[in-house]
Amino acid sequence: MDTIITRFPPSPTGYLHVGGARTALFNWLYARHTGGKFVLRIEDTDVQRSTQASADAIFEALEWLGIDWDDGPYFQSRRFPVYEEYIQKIIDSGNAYYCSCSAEKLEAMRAEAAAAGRNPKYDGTCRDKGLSKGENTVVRFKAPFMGTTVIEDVVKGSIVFQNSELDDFIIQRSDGLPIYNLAVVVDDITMGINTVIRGDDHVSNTPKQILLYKALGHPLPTFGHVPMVLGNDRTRLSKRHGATSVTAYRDMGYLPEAMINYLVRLGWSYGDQEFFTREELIEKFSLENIGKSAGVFDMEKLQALNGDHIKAAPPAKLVSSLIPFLKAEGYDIRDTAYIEAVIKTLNIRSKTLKEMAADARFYFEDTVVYEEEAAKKFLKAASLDPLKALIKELESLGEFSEKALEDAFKKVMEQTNLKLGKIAQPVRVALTGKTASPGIFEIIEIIGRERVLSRIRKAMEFIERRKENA
RNA sequence: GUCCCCAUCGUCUAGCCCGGUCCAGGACACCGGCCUUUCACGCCGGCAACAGGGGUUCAAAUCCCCUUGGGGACGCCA
Repeated sequence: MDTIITRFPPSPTGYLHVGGARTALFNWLYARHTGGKFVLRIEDTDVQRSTQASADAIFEALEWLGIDWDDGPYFQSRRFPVYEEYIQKIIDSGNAYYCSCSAEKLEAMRAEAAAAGRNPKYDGTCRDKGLSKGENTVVRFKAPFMGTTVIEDVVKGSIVFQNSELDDFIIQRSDGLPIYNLAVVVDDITMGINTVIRGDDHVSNTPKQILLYKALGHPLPTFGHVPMVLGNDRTRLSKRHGATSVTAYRDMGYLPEAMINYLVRLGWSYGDQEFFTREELIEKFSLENIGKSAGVFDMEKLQALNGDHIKAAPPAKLVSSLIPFLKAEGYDIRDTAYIEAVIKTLNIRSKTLKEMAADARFYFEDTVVYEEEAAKKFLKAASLDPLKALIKELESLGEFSEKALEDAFKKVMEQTNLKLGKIAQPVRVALTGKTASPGIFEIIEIIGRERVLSRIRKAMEFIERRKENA
């Protein structure tokens, strides 16, 4: 079998959105799975709307996702002579002609067709005029009137189009620039692309492209049209459904592994398996298991999966990913061993890195702000004695290990005749300001003796003050 | 409007190609319970779907047709 060569051809008119990322992923995965090649191509023939900033944003997003390319990035804007050459070939072989119909005339034709309920088609005015290149001429492809054009689609099966539905579409604009369908075919041919996996919004372009391949005498690539990604209202995903930019998810604290896992699973399946590492995805991905129906982008499931990937990642490997979020919260991020210890206590309860950083506040800020409810419930006079007893124990405790701390708490329990919960909760509030946190012993061990003692004393002062004011 | 595609729990999906093992399985979310120093994790249990109608067949989620619903494409955009 020939080497599989796939490609991802975004147009640089904005950021990389999740639908595009999924298409890129499918192509990349298929190339990696088969040991083939993955080509990146920037489709910027629309000079008006294309920007370098968008291209850079797309590269950045792909890199974050861990999608690397073997060839490119190619820019169509630097390949105009190639298109020119191929357009000439098509004209020379009698498969295309110059047309001088004005844009206004075409617009009028479309309006008329729409009013009559017909599919708008070019009427072929210039088809047999034998015009030569002129000031305002475009080049049109000579499409067949009869017969059918069939897409043998690896995900959807055979799709049949009546050629009578097609018209003489433009392949070169009056300014000499190529039209999308032409540029795509020429690029895919010259770049050796033999597998085209793309969104199914492209199926109606495909018969035109097939005709172009035939006119050029080139064998067809394998086509696979994957269903769209929809928003929660089942319409095409767009900004009004929330974040659609891949990098927005990075900034919200999602892991690239979770993102690709989620995106690939949306529209592809491997039995009942939900969690995949990057390596598993490469190993198990196949075109056959791509589904036929459109899927709704579900943030909640993405978030759950992100939680799973956070849990599965070795804490040490999460340190560098978490640091930007810690920094954003304004914490001191110099001690990576400390951060790793913090992650060990937070990873099972965080759905995103952003959430983890927010929940890590008490590890980095010595001024504890008590949540009102928490203070009301646990920082009261009855807590004074156990806290006092605990301070005594902690002051004399040799090492702050989990085991030693547990013993210290047991002693306090005996002295005060209280259950652990009665002691642990006030301490938790004293240390974190909240009633929910990682295990009390691990927190104490990480925060360290001095800071723990000072926070407990502050809590006692707080209780005294409240008593006076009461 | 024309053409094309799609149709299993609220959502992602397995099963469909090669009908019986499916009074339909998993996951997310949700609701109970267990564990427990809190929260979470984990574990156990629950809720919840074959769009509708016709065929074919001893038998249909699975095959065929129609209807309905949804999506996409109809540019000198990509």
